Amino acid sequence: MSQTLGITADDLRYPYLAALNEAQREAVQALDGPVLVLAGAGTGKTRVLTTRLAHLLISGRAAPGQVLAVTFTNRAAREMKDRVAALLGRPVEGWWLGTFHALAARMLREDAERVGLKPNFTILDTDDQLRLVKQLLEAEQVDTKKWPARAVLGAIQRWKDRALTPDKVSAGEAGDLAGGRALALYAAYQDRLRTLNACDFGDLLLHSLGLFQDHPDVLAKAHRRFRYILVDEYQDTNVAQYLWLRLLAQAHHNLCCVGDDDQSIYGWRGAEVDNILRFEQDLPGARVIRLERNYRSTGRILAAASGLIAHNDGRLGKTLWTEDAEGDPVRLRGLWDGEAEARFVGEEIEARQRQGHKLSEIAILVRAGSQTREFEERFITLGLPYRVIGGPRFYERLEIRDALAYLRVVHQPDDGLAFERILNKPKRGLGDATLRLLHGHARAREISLPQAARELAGTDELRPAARRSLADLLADFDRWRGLAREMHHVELAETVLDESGYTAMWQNDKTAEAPGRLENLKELVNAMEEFDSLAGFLEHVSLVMEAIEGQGRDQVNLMTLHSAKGLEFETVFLPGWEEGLFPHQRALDQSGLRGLEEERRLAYVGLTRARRRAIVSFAANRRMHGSWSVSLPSRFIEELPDEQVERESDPGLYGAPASGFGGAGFTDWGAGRESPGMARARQRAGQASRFIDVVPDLVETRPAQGFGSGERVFHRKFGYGTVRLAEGERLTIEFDKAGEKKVIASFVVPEDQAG
DNA sequence: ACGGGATCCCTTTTT
DNA sequence: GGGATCCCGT
Repeated sequence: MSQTLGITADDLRYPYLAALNEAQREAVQALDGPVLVLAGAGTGKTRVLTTRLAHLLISGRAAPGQVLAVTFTNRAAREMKDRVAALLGRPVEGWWLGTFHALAARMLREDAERVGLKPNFTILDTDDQLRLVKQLLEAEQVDTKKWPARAVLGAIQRWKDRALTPDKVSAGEAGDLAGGRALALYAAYQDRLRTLNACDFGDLLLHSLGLFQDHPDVLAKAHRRFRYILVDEYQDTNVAQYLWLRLLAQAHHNLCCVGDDDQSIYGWRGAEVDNILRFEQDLPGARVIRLERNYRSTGRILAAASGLIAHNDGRLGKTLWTEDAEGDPVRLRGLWDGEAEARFVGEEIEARQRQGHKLSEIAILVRAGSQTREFEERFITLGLPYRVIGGPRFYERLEIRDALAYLRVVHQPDDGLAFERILNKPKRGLGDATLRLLHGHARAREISLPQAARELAGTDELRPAARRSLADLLADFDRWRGLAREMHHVELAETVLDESGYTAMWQNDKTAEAPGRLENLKELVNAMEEFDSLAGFLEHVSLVMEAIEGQGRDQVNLMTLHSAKGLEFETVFLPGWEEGLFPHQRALDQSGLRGLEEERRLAYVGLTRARRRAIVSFAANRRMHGSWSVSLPSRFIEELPDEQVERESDPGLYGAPASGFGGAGFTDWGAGRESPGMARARQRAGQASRFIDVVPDLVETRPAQGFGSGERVFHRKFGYGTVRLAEGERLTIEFDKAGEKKVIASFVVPEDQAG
């Protein structure tokens, strides 16, 4: 037992323990029985997790193969792997560390037959799932206008999240979704998956769970195998994952879950905060360890975040503290509209940059992905390097999906969805009519689509041209499958893409994006080098839909609040804190108070990403879906403790420094009414969508020409700069980026008119 | 079979 | 404003 009293035997044997604080050390050393580690933001959660893993191995408690370590994302899994390897001074072989889905898939492949799958089953992506649901909706004659496939698939996924197979969903549960056919559709969907020899992501868990429940020998095997279970981000687990963990842990109870109820932001995709809230009741004798010392943020950022999250009920409760300096207050800035907000953020970033701060230590965290655009446009104008995290991913590009579909059909001949995808790519004269015929046949005979194609290719139900074309394609696949046995998979992929005419299709495409697509295809083939078989590669792709990131450059980070979880930055901008946008109206409409609390946790996550500086902003007017709307400051702004906030809004806006409007609390803006000037302007304009153009008091006007020394200006090519010398029309300007240049006055505009 | 205008709807996202 | 989808015309 190591305590604060002095050096103990453990300190000598396990030097890495000395680097931990008391709570962290306790969390690392409590190896036996159920343990819940409540790890507040920035309290060294990853360090605890990795040290605990290393400790299990170093102390000889467990061999690598006896440890099951579960994460949600591949990123987290990789980080854990790397950091444990660093602690041990060597990589760890043979253990079970990965995402829920990857681990479940691995277990499932061992015993796939027991749930009616072949071991080479395909893992479907969202695209496939959606297409499948669409087909079923059409077959069931459901009005897809009223019940879009998205919604039905969503319901199915939520059921799977709760470990409800079709037979376990109560009739009332389905309601009138899909015209009351939702349950039948769910059952049909599962049938189709089985015919396809495929799983969706939910199935990986669900089948694995079913395996444990229905086959005691499989569960016993797992119990023999895993002695210690470790779970990261426990607050994000859904019911199926909870049950899965509980079954796995029931033999030895060595289950350690790490999480933070205040950072639960994935309720909308099935996460069950209750899992973490109920941990103590569910696992008798559970130990709860709180990590409350924060090593990341300044005192005031922490105080602001804590004050905000205190407005939530139903928390386990933690009191974060820090020995760090108080730091600067959280800045709060109100701006006229979204453009002004982007301009403000751009200026602030440039100011930081001039002080020598790294751009990569700055992040802009938005509520919705679409908000990034305004900032991107501004940054492009400024020539400010940025990257958007969480954008479109490599394996989601259509050419990559197409190429993968070819490989999938080679690998798994029953993969009807992949087959359908490439049936007429490149064009082979096998269009909708042919496809419909194939589908009809497949459904009637309850066989896979490629199987149906095989049968129909030998009959005269198809036009001779289509029949020839189809027969050729099937013969090609047979030949490729033959090649697959002897040929290296990289070479095979090249052959398939070549012989199928797929590469040629893009080579003949004269549009601008074709060369890029060909590049991507090359990259895909290159990526295959790292795997030792086609099967291994396909498994990797379906489980790790990862972006190929342009890392290492000094760029501003632009991302959603959701994708910021787990990251930290020196400076964090939090724009768009407006009612309706954040908290998002849909979250409120859909989930009421629960939704509001989740949005508040999102705000908490946002604030706690900041180490030194957090800047919250909101706009009084915002263009949403094309039309202008007046917006109110987010209620979260009001909930920030006054003492931790510095209000510096533009004149006339909520939160502006005292000048007739009052410094704190809602002005008539905040109460939802315009200022008198605003009302007049609106009347003059006659409609809400125009008033922005006619409010002269808030838009500074300038003489059209005549620049003076010291004035800030903007130049299309050189960006921002300061006038050093003005000789009539000839200006000498010190540009922030481009250095000193001589420029004619008509080429520059005053800084505040830029953009 | 295929391409182009009209129309619709619009979080968050990983696996 | 914009992208995805759908229907219709060729």
